[in-house]
Amino acid sequence: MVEYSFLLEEFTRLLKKNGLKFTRQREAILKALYEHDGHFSPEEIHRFVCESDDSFNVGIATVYRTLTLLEETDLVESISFGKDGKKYEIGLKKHHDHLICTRCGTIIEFTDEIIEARQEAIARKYRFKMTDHTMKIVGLCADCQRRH
Amino acid sequence: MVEYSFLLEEFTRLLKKNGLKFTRQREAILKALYEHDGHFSPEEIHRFVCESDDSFNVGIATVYRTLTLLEETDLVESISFGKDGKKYEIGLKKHHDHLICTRCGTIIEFTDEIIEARQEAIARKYRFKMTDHTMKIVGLCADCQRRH
DNA sequence: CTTGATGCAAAATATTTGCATGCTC
DNA sequence: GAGCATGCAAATATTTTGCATCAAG
Repeated sequence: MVEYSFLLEEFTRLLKKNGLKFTRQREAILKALYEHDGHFSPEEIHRFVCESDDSFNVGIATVYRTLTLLEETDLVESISFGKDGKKYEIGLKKHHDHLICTRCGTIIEFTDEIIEARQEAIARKYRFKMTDHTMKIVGLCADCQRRH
Repeated sequence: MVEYSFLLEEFTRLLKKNGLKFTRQREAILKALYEHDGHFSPEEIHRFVCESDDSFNVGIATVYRTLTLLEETDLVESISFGKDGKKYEIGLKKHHDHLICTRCGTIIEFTDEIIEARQEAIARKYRFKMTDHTMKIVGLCADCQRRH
């Protein structure tokens, strides 16, 4: 995982490049995602930010706007599955895919070199300029199989 | 692609098995998905059904309920990407993954044996009982790269 | 007939937008 | 100071639910 300082630098660089402003709110949202390991809804992220500092009120609209912004710049990625809506996580991790348990919702991250290579080959075949790729394997995790 | 009659048979079998009823609405929704090749929002599917027969009014709530039902039985699958919400398509196709263009929204389906095999190996490794898996490669399609 | 299914409308959620005001740069 | 960003509340959009009624089995 990258250092927070690097992430922050990258963020300010991107903002500057696009004539956008660096604000306390934007930083807080990025930081909340950095500090919490996992996948969260806009609502949850909003709560993180508000809880981290009672005197600091961030509007939910700002969270949505900022997540959209962060996703566009790939600093943050989203995943969605089943009934649950979109969930966000910090990008710039080593690329990884997800195993998702349909019963308990556990998400396990993994990477596989062979799959990565095949994905690139497929994008080439269809003349796609690949900007991202995701893979989800859904099923029952070991625990839930046992408990069942 | 499977025959519609097979799909229908499978559907009635599953309904019976679970003590559920076969209704005109449920059939119409399944049929709409069979007849339209692609990925559609609940709203779009609702429109398909209503347009197919003016005198036949199906509530949007029924569409949501039926899609949930169909997805649970794997007769229908969903995919979601970017700003757009969940989109549904007929399941029971040969399994396939998706290439999605971020500019024009085009979705191309593909399959890759190597990836399929790796997915199974990974599920085994983490002791997951895999029930489904999906892969999305997102980027710019050939046309949009040119137009850009 | 019994029980699940439907349509409708209302409720609950989720997301976006307009606008006056506040903050970066 | 100029102009983007914010919070708020209102407007939309999306999805779920309660309930009287309908219809499949």
